[in-house]
Amino acid sequence: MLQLATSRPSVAPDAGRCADCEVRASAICGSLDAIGLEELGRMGRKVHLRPGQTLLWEGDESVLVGNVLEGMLKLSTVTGDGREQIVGIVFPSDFIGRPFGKDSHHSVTALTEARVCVFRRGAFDGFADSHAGIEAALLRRTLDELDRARRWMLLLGRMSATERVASLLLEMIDRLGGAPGKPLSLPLSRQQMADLLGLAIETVSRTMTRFEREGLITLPGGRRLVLRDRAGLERIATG
Amino acid sequence: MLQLATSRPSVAPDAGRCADCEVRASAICGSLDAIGLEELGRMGRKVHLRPGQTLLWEGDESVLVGNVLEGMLKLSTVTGDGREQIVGIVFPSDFIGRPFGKDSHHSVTALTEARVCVFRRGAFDGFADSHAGIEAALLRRTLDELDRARRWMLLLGRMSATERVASLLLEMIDRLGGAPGKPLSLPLSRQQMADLLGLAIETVSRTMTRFEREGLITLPGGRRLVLRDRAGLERIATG
DNA sequence: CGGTTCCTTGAGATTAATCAAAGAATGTGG
DNA sequence: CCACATTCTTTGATTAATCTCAAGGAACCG
Repeated sequence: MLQLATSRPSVAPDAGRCADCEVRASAICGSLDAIGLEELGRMGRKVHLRPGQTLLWEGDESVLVGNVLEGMLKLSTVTGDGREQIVGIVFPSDFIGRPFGKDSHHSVTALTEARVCVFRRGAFDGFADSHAGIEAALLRRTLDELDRARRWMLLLGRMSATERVASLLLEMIDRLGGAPGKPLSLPLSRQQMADLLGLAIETVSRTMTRFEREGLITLPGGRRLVLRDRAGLERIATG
Repeated sequence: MLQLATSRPSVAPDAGRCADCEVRASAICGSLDAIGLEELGRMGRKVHLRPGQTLLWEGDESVLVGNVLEGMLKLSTVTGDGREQIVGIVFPSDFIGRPFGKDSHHSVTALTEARVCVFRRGAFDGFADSHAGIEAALLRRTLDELDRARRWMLLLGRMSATERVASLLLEMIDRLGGAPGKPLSLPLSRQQMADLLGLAIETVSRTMTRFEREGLITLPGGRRLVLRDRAGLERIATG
C-alpha cells in the first residue's frame, strides 16, 4: 500500500531503434511512416523498472509519457490518509502518462519487471500535434480505456465482494490466457487485488478460499490459480 | 432506477445552423473552419429530450454520437439484476456517444430538459478521420473524461458514505456556481445521487440531514441546498 | 384536493472492515 | 542446503458501516 522510496529507474543508452520495436505494430507508433518513426525514435528512451518501482507520481507535473514494451504496471491514486485505489492496469503496447495536461492524476508503478519507452511530455505533445495519425490512434486507445474505467465503476459502486472477486478472476484468466485445469500465475498480490477491487485484503483472501471450497478454482499456493468451473464464476460475476 | 419506456425524442427540422450554435466555441466543433463546419452541419440534427428520456441504450449498437447543447444528461450502466451505476454526467458542449466502436457501453438519459446535436456514428467517424482537428479536440476531451472517471473510482472504491456525499455536494456546488448562503437547486434526485455515489438512497438522505444538523448546509426542502461551511465539507471530503 | 412520487426516519439484518495472530512462501547469509 | 528473517496469506472473533424493510411526511401535478 505504502510506496517505499525506490531507486532511480535505469535508462538504456540504445534509445531509438523503433523499426524493430516489439510493440511497433500494436502501439500508437504503428500509425507512423518511416520518417515519423525515425523522428519519434530520436525523442524516446527506454527505461527499465523493477517490480515496485514508480515511474510517475500522482500530483507531480506530467513530465513523461510513453509506451509499455514489456511487463505490467498499475495506475493508482491515494486518499489524503493513504487508502489506495488502483484505477488501471497496463500491458505491453498500452500508452501511459498524461499528454496535453499539466499534471499526472495517478501514479504509475511496475507490478512486474517492466520496460517502457518514454518521451518528454512537451516534446511528445508537439510531435502528436503534427502527426494526426498518432492522435487518432491515441484517441481510439483512450476511448477504450474510458470504457474499461466505466465498467469498473459499476463493479466498485454496485457489486458485492463476491461478485467483484469473481469478475477480477475471470478478467485475469482471460487477459493472461488461462484455461480450465491450466495453472496460472497471478501477477497481483492479494493486497493489489484488494486495491483494485476496493476491498480489504482479508475479504479478498476469504472470498478466494470460499471459491476454492465451492470447487470453482484451486489455489495450489504461491500465488497460483487453477480454474475449475468457468460457468460458475461467470454466474457469480454477473450478479 | 428502472428505466421506463419513453416516447421517441423529438427532432427539430432546422438542423445545421452551426455557425451560430451556442456551444460552437467550446464543443469539439470549435476546431473546424467554415467549410468543415458547413459539412458537419449537413450531417447533424438537433434532438430535444424531456427529463427521463433516453437517447442511447446500453448494449445497443452505437448508432449516434453528438454534442450536448443544453441541459444535463447521465451516462449509466446496470448490473444483470438491475442495480444502476451512473458513470458520468454531461453538460453543454460535452460530447456523447461512442465513436469508433461497435456498441454503446452505457445508456445516455436526460436529467433535465435537454437539447443535443446528433450525428450518425458511421458518418461522424468518417468525417473525424478526415478532419484531424476534430480528433485532436475529441482526444483532449476524452483524456479529461478519463481523469474524471478515475477520480470517481477512488471515491467508489475507497471512500466512506460521508466522504462521498461531501465530495458530490462540493462538485455540484462548483459546477453549478454555488456560493455560501446562496440557495442552489440540485439537478439530481436523491436516487440519482445514490446511483452516482454507489450508495442506497437512504444513506444519502441520512448523510445530508446529518450535514444539516452539523451546520454544514441547509436543506430548505424541494431539492434545494444552501452551503454554510465549505471548509467543513472539504475537510470531510478529503478523508 | 387527491393521487403520485420523492424524501426522511427508524429498527433490524447483513456485509465487509478491523484487529489479532498463526501459517505459508520467499529470500539471505552462513 | 539450511536456519532465520521478512513478507505475504489465511483464518478467527469482533465491530462498525451500510443496506434493507417498513412506514410516515413533504412536495408536486393535474
